Amino acid sequence: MAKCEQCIIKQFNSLKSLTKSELMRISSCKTSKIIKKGTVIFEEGDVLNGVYCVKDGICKLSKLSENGKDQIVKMVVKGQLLGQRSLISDASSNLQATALNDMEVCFIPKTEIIADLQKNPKFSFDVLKEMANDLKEADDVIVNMAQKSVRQRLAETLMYIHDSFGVNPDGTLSVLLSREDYASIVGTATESAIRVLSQFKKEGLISTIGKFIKIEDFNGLKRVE
Amino acid sequence: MAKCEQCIIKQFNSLKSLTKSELMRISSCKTSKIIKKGTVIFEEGDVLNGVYCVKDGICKLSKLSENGKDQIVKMVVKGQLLGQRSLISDASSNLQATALNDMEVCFIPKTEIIADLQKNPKFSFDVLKEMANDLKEADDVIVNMAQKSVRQRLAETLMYIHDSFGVNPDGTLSVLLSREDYASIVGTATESAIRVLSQFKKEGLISTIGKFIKIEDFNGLKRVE
DNA sequence: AATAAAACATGACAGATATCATATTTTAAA
DNA sequence: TTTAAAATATGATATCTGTCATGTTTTATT
Repeated sequence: MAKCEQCIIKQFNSLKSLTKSELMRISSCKTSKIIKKGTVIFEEGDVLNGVYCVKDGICKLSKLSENGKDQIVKMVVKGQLLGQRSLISDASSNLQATALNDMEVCFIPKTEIIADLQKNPKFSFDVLKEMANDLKEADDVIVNMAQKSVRQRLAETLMYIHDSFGVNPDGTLSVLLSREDYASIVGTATESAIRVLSQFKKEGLISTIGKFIKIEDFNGLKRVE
Repeated sequence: MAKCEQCIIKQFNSLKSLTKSELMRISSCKTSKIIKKGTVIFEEGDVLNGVYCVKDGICKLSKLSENGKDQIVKMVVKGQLLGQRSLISDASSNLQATALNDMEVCFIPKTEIIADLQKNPKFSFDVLKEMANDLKEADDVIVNMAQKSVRQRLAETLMYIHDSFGVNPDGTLSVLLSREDYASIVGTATESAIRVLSQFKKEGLISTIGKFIKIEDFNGLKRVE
């Protein structure tokens, strides 16, 4: 089994601030898991007793609205930690995590890492930084949701995915989402998301290769109103 | 000048986790300020070199959208800290803070408190907790913005203000906001906010005493669709 | 390969909300 | 007090978006 100390993934998240001995201890009690596309990793209300370090794949964090629709709040990709809040609070999760493609994750029990959060100030400061950044991003999402049209939000979502999660060799977005997922990110009806994406295609802003989306006119997307 | 060690306000925020000596040091370099209603405390892009401990009053944290409208992201009241993120990151503020009524605050320079964040794990864990909670609240706001009607959002805003910030002796909401502010919280046009509030009044869900709003039918507001 | 199921697509229509216009009322300033 | 400015209010209208209906295409399963 791979060792945390040598794992490249840890460079991308706050685990990098742990000392070698801390990493070794964690390594010895972590569990590697393969999670199949579509699997619910944890649900709203679940009490998490640890964090997941995402080695590969991507998942969505969503919350069920009272109207029965799912709202995607954030996406977590390779390199990031999933379920950070469980380290800080004993409260149950307010979000559901679902794998968007096949994932490889390491689960680190809370009991093993919580002490490091208390003792290693570099580590806790790092977690603090990530959380502050999440909060900043959440503020932006709030403003977008409140002030922009579905068309604008969808355009921005495409650009966000492009910039944050990268593209395949052929230029298509590496993250493959259903129209329903797009609707669920943007906070609109699935039909509306489909309509807008069709429109973008007609306007030459995007193209599709199979199920993949390729941004053809980045500046055009920026100018969408 | 009042001393931090004896200040009751600190009980309500993470400063309570500082030791007596830490508090005494901070106390000696803090600055008390009176901020008049309407004053912009800091703007988007400003680099904050400290945090404000709110001793009295309330302010709004807002962000300017590209369409020129302000979106209120959060409100900060007596007891809370303002500008926490400046302690964690050197980046400029992504939000603007504006006093909604006359405020009394203490400004604590970053230089004085940053060391405590690194050395006192209880304190940093406490800041972490507050930030985790802010993040959770932000998630809820995102879902509400994305999935609920203006009517529902406004009803929830009224209940939120009632529950979080309390009422005056006559039962009216203690926080006095303009219709424009309500619109800016809910993310709608000022006219729409006015219309919905008028409607709530007609329906007997709320009443007004002068400029103050009183919730008359809490369950009715809950049931708003 | 045949079939069922899921995902995608598009039209028609209704309802919600923004915008613009115009009063009215309240607050602030001279 | 008078006047100007800001906040509140309401109507008319256009636009955006959701919902329902229906059809097509793609994917999965037997």
